Amino acid sequence: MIATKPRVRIAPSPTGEPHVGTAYIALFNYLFAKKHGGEFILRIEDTDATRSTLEFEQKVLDALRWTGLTWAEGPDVGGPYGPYRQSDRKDMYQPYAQQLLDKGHAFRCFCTPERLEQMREGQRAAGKPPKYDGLCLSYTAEEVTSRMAAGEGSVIRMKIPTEGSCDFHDGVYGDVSIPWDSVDMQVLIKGDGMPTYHMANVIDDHLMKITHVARGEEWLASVPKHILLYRYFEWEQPVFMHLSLMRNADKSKLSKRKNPTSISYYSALGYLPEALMNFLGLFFIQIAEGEEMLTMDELIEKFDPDNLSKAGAIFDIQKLDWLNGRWLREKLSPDEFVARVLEWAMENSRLTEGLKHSQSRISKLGELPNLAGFLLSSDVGLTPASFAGLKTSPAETLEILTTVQTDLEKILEWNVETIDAELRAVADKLGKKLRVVTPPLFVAMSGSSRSLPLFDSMALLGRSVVRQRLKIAAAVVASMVGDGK
RNA sequence: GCGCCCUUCGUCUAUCGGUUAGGACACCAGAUUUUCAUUCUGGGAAGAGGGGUUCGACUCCCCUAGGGCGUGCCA
Repeated sequence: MIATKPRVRIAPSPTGEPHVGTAYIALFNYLFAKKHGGEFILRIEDTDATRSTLEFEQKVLDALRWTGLTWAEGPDVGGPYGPYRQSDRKDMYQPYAQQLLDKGHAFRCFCTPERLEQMREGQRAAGKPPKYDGLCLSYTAEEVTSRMAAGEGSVIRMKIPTEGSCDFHDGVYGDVSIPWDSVDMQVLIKGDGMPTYHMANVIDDHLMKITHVARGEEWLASVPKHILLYRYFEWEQPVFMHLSLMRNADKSKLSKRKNPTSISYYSALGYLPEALMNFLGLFFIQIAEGEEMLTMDELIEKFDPDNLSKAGAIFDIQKLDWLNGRWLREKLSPDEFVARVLEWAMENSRLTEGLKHSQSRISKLGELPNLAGFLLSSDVGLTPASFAGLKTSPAETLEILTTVQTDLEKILEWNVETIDAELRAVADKLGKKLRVVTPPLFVAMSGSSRSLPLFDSMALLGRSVVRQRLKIAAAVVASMVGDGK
């Protein structure tokens, strides 16, 4: 047990769909807090103004709520250390940056992105590690002032020791030693005045009295920068715990290109949050033999953060399916089951909206399952035969599907209008009429050429399900091209 | 390239110097079941390679190989 009550956090960044990796880290923090009677809080890390959106923030919040994890403090519920959204804290970081500047721990850098890119390119070509070359380190105070007065843009970078190494203890990895010369002079305050993750994260964790920082392994190499900041500020540093990343089947970091990674995908397909949490929790519990179906309370009880695997585990959907099936049939009463099914079908109003779109297209209600069932189906059963009736050749169909696949990723806000606009843009780009581009998409989404309005259907299905169906469709059609059919 | 890290069945893992290397998912076979699913029983399936240390290594050390992450005015 830990002497003082720990305070831990999940700090997602709203730059995309809520990721199962976020749920995985959130669950660890939640279990850690509950195990030790501590506090679990939520902070939104939206310092990337160009990629963060309110839509994604809402989705992240919704998804985390869906998991059943509850936070004591956060942008939605408030708390004594707010605001809990970093963009709302923007002004709080300036004095700390100034302090670093004053103490000589940081410096203004006027290098343009173009110069930096050139510099790194040169370093790479010379077989050297890309690293800031320290050009702006040598400016005198007068030079800095005059450059700033002249309106030159600048960022603030932190200074890094040139010798020795940063030795620290990680709660999962044990003793780690990283040489300082492999650490770059990290930008702390960006040109737009926003702090970078490294800066905001350290300041906020300190201000919010976070005692344990548990996050993905991808951050391990950044720990020296963070530790250095704690030292510069003369603050006590939290305990770091880096969790191994979940992997794709090929062992690379779980990514949406290779796997459905969105929490909303799993809820849309009808996984129970209890089962997903159970599945993720198994990575934090060492079960030699015995029951693997565990409730949240049982997960908390068996949680063992001192004995974690450092090797990344492959996200095994088959095991998730097995667990979810057991939850469905063993943990729910028949009445509860029915209630959960209804709740699931109504998620984001997809059933009611689907029915409304069906009204004008049927002569008997019994046609509804075939017509609108694809909105709920976890698998629309695409085969080469599904695409055989199209007027476009397999090669053309494939081109349409893959173009739509990549271009749809560019949409910032996901709704009927933006989908409409993007698909029209794709048609233009391919030099085809919209009515040529859409038929393959009808099939990809619904498994049939007769279905509900495409744009509405895609909006209802959601980005993650659409992405997965396009991927499956592209694979099926690619096999047709390969066969020369 | 450089830095850090990882390596037991296909997958998730147990083992913390002495085990017929155990369990679970998946797979295969059989039984139960009006069908199917469930359930039950059984089966195949693993210590990356090479050196040490030791009476004895999956377990400790070194090297090699393979893999991952990082190397951004992204988080």
